[in-house]
Amino acid sequence: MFIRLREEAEDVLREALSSLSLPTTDLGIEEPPENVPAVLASSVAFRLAGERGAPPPQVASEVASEIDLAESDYLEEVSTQGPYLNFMPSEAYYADTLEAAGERGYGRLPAQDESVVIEHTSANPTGPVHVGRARNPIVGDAISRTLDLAGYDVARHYYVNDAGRQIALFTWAYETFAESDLPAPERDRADYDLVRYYRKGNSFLETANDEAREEAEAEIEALMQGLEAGETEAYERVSRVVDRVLGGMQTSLNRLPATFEEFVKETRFMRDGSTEAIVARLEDSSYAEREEGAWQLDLAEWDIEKPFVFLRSDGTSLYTTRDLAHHEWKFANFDRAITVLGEDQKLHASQLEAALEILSNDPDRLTSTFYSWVNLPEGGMSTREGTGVDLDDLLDEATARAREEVEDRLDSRIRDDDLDESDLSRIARQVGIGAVRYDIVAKQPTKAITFEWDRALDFEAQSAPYVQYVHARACGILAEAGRLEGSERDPFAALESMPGTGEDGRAESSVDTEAIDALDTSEERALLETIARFPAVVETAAENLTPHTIATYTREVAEAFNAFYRECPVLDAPEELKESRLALVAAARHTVANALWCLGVAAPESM
RNA sequence: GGGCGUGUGGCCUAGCGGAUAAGGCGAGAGGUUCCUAACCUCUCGAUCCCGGGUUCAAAUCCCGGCACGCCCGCCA
Repeated sequence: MFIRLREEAEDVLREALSSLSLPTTDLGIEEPPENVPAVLASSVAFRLAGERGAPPPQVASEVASEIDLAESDYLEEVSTQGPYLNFMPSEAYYADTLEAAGERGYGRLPAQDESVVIEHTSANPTGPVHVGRARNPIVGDAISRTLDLAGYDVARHYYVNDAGRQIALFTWAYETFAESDLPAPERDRADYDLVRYYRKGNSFLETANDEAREEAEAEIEALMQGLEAGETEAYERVSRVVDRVLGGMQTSLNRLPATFEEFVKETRFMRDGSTEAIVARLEDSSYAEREEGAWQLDLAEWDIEKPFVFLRSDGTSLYTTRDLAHHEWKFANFDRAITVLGEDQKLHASQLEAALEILSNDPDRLTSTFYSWVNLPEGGMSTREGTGVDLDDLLDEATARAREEVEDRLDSRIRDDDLDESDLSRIARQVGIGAVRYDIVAKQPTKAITFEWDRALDFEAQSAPYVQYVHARACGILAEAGRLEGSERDPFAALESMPGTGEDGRAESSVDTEAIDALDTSEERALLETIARFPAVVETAAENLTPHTIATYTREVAEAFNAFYRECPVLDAPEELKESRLALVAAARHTVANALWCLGVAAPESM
């Protein structure tokens, strides 16, 4: 609704300015501050004051009186407040918002007819996923969902490093060391089991004498040569380690949940010959040069000082070389590619982009988006060194603390809905994991996060449970009125449905969306205005790849709902008003549920 | 040393050219015979890192500092 309202405001303003022979290049459309009783405003008058030779407030009223709202459906009135033009919406705006948000799939934008592959996480399969890495799946999954809701055809890929030096080292260590030399695994799972060999291998190479180290290096080197040559035996040796560790890591990621359409292995681009072909094409390019036996690209034209080595002097390819083949493959199969990367990858990403351009690809089809680290107060996290908090531990702790909260609240609970054991587990999981995800996705990815248990697991205030609670309250009211729809009727079939939201199917609500007139309190209007903005919020978040703005929005809806909840009784209202308010509650519920869905946070029907 | 990013009340965070800088945590005071108090209301608290500049208008843009993070490998 808001998107169309904004378009109408732009149209009428542009026409008014044209008829006054004023420039229409910058309309100055903006959202006014809270205390201004308008949904949209313009500050054009400031810019035109010089040209008109009149003070801004006077220009504003001249423009305002030139504006014609006769053709406009959603604009009711234009007024001025000093230099500002303020736009008020019509009854139709509120009525159509109530109707649109009455749909379970409210917020979904028209299909874009554009396929997008989003690569995220892609952590090296060397050991359990730790919290330092957790920002990648959480942000990546939220971006995927947001793009899906915004109408794109989304595929999520995890790019598996099964060809690098670290992996060869890992495989060698796994084949070399005996279990009896290792500490007990932290969990009975493949990633926790095997990471011990990885750590052992690394520490061995750091401390071994020259002779032993050279011997080990030779074995690792031989394995890498085997992979480069596409030998099946080398591939199978590596796969034995990689597949098992990756399987364990997936178990962690699935808890978030972060799932993928495809796990794309690096070796695929060695075995099919495409990496070799890339090397040949790059060698032919005018940017290529040979330096001590290795091949590199001079990227000075792209303001990149460091030459980009794409072939080692021993003839093996590098990660980035294979990634070039990988990206050409993405371009062949999708319209656009998005990659979510840690900030340490920035240089690599710009080199990749330049090299893709040298290979005659359109670099605009690739967008890389970066996030900063999640660090511990005492420093960074590392799989190799075994420092850091495992994602599993964080999720376990989050769920346990959430469970305590639910149990503590059981006694003082007013609502008589008899939560049983399975409800307790469900709520603990939804709230605990939701809180972790929300805490991470709500922040601008450019800002570094210092991980602190108490802050990450605060269930009050600006947190997932605050928003989830609003959803549960709305569901409580709807259930009481017999209007709770079945959640399994998931409109978002493209990506998997949220865990734990499936309840028994109930009849679709039949709310009276025409009784908008009954909703005349400021709280009801403010809630509708907030709900109306949701599609615009999705659009902007998808365009800019900024899911944190959706988190900010969920808080705004939640606050507006709580104000409404406080001032406007629903079930005890007179019949006609009750119907209208039930429609509003359903609209708010869909908005909150779908916004949370974008973030990958569960929307509980009770808690 | 060079490059990229970040600096907002004691702490965390939103805002990133326009109307008195918006919330949370914290501290203090209230609110439940009434749809879930994981809630709400009120009070306290900010030279938006520092110094210049551009603009009618700067937390927001530009330049110069300072602090912190990340990168600068024939690693990924």
